[in-house]
Amino acid sequence: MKQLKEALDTLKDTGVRITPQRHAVLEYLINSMSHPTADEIYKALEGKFPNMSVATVYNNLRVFREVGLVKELTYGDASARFDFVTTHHYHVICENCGKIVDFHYPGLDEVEHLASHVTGFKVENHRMEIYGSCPECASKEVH
Amino acid sequence: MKQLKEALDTLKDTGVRITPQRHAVLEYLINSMSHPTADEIYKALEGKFPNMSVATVYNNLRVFREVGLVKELTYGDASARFDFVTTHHYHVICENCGKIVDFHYPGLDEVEHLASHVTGFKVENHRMEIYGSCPECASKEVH
DNA sequence: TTCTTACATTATAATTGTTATAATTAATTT
DNA sequence: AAATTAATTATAACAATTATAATGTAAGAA
Repeated sequence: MKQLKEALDTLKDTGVRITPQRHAVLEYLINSMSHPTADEIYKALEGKFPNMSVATVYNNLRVFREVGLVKELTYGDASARFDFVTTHHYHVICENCGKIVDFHYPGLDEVEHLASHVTGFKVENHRMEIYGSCPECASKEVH
Repeated sequence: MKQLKEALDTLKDTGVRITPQRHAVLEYLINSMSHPTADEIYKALEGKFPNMSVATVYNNLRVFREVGLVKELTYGDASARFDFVTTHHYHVICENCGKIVDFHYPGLDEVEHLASHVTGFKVENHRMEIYGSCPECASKEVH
């Protein structure tokens, strides 16, 4: 609940209106510990907001991203997934069922420094994903 | 040239037919040191193969990916980019102009091990991208 | 070689995720 | 409350990719 309150404060501070739809999308993102797609959010809120447009979901996710509340994750060819930003973390992804698990790892700043040094880029950030099979899928695989 | 030859051998070994189109796509991927999109490849080979279909490009890129010759890179919302696999490396990407520079970093196996340990996943591989501004774009930015 | 079968390519249509547009509605400022 | 600004809706457009069906091509069997 604290997260939601803080997020709403962030919106207020940046002059973004807090509409019922935005509230609902944010709340869903925070509560669902998964990393939903825009369509999943849309479908999940269909009950509460029968008239809400998909465009609204996309629009608001973009707004949240611009404000820094939400990260857009784009894997493979499927649709983008959205992650409420808490602390910096990485994702471990099951190539079989698509499950995404958060994973913390401290020391990758060094990589940024080295990359900056080698390429001359002004490095801002990085992302990393680890791929494999989740325990459930791994146990089902043929050996 | 050696790379192309080896790639063709790989195709032969895996029973994939080497058609003129496949040869051309592979050659283009290897020679262009960039990371072209399917459409760029399509347009680049238009001269040589006026009748080639976009589907052929996509089909063959998929075949190459399945055989392990090519990696598909999917960033943001733009179109996928394709990278001929040589040695394992990471990408440094300019958020302004989209330029992609290769970058080597040895010690990220440890991350895989830790991830596996913490999440119980059977980890297969990982990817990492570093984002920032390339020297050219950085120098143009307002300070 | 010719026949047969399996695979590739082509052209086109369909699909999917996302964005743009215009009209309507709601919220904030004056 | 009136005026202004922003948000939502419904719909159309778009772009990247994939599926489909027809045609073409190559490799192995007869």
